[in-house]
Formats: sequence, structure tokens, C-alpha cells
Amino acid sequence: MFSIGDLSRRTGVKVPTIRYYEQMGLVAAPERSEGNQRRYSRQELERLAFIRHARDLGFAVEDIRSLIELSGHPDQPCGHADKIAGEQLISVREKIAQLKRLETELERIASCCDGRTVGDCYVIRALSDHALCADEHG
Amino acid sequence: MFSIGDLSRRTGVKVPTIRYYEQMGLVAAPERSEGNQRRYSRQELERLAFIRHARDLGFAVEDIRSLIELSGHPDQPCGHADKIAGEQLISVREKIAQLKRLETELERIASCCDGRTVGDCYVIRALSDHALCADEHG
DNA sequence: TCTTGAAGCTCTAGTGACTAGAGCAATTAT
DNA sequence: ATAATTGCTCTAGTCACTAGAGCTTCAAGA
Repeated sequence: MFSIGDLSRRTGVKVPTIRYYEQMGLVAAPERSEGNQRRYSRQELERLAFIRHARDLGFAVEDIRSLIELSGHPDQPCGHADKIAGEQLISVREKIAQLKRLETELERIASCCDGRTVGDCYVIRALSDHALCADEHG
Repeated sequence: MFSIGDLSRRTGVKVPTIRYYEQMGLVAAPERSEGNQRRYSRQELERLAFIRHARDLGFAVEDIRSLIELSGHPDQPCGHADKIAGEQLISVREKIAQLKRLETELERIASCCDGRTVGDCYVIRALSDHALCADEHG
């Protein structure tokens, strides 16, 4: 059996976050020790590692809830899991595209400033006047 | 003079968000009509457009506060504005790098699934077992 | 001038995914 | 036995909004 601190160390999920997940119903409430402390099994460790991994990959908690629910029914078709992962991939790609546009704009803004006074500052001027932007963003 | 709705239409900032910015002290409380409705000048319109633009570029509200403060002192050196923009650029680049790693991982996960049952599903397996990942992420 | 419907007002609470802190109790190591 | 660490619950805060209730004001047409 693992204490909540063991679990935290082994999964990289912080202790208050584990309790928060329990409160949200993402992980089940575990056994308790005589002194009312949480005691986790290896299975619960694995579930938390799963959650951690999915969060790292940017899945929303609601998506993770669906994936956990699915993983409890190994005999069903996995189209739904595929769909969740595919949507996540699309959303990641969109975020990358958006951030690249921002990167371009920020490069232009930051490089054009000649570093004199705020009155001449290209950073401030560019923010004041969207027309200075090379292309649309946001 | 513009009503809050006019301002919203012209800047693309939603009405409740404008009121929220006022509450946060990011925009000053404007004049009021006889019937207590907000009435904005062109200057206030421009400030809101500045804020909108900066938010689109991913600046945090606190950064925007600094940039506004700076823009009120056009005779000072603009190193600080440069610094804020430069840091924002770095942070955008880091986010892009991170998201690209996730993209690679998700591509692998989503493409390997042969679409049969959850028991065989690579999406679920990959999430359960970080060791299946090609490289580190998160 | 009256009326109607859109737009505005304030206030409170909710979102997502945690994080921080207070004030205790239990466990572990020495 | 004692001290340090870890754990407990509970409340509230974070960020940047968003939603809703219940009311008032405004602008345009009849």
C-alpha cells in the first residue's frame, strides 16, 4: 500500500492535486489507515499514472473521464477513444498554428524597437495600432 | 461618445469583459449618461483596442498593465517594454516546442490504433504505459 | 407621445484545473 | 519518547473570463 505522498512521488502528481482528483471523482476514494490516512493499491497508482500521462498530453479532465470509462470495457469497440485522441491532435495542431502566427508578430514587434524611448517604441506602437501587423491574428 | 455595446463591436471585446476590465482597473471607469450607462471617448476606445491586441498576442493582464503604464510616459527609455515583449516571445516559443512534442506523440498514438476493441486500443494502452512513448514529454 | 424590444445596469456565482494556507492529527525515524 | 515529517479537512485564492437573475434605460417606430 502507498501513502498519498508515495503516490505523488511515483506519478509526479502533487498531493493536493490527488485529493482534488478524488473530490472530482476522477479517482475513487481509497482505503484509509486506522488514523484516517489514504492508502492506495498498485492499481490506483496505475490509474493515477494514466491520468498524469493524459494530462501531460493536454487531454481535458472530462476527456480523461471518458477514456477511463472506456478502459473499463475492454471488449467494446474503441472508436470513441480514437475520436477523443484525434480531436486532441487537431486541437494541438490548431494551437501550434496560432502560436506560430503570434511568434512571427512578436518577432517583428520586438526586433523593430530601436531601444530609445517609449514614445518611439515599436512594441507600444504596434500594440496601439493593429494596422501595423503583418497579418491577422487572434 | 460610445456605449459599451459600440465599444464591444468596434474592439471585439465582449461587453461583460469590458466591465470586468474596469473592475480590475485595466481601463478607467468612464463617464456615465443621465441614466447611469457608460459613455466612452475615442481615447478609451483606443485603449481597449490596445488591450485586445495585447491579449490576442498572449500577454498576461499584468503585462498589459505595465505596458499601459509605460505608454503613459513616452519620454522614458523603453527597455522595459522590450523586455516584456521579449519574454512573451520566449514563452510562446517554449509553448510551440512543447506542443510539437505532444503532436508527435498523439500522431503515434492515434495512428497505431487498428480500430478494433478497447482491449487492443493503442490509445488506451499508450496512456496507461508511459514507456510506450517515443520520448519524454510533460 | 406611447410603446416595445434591445441594450444596459448591478450583483452573485460558476468555469477549469489546480494552488495556498490554517490548524490540527498521525506516522516515522532517531 | 520525542521530534520531524507527512497527512487530514476546510476555506479561499488563482486567471481571465462567462452566465444568469432581476431590474432600468434607451432608441426607434406607430
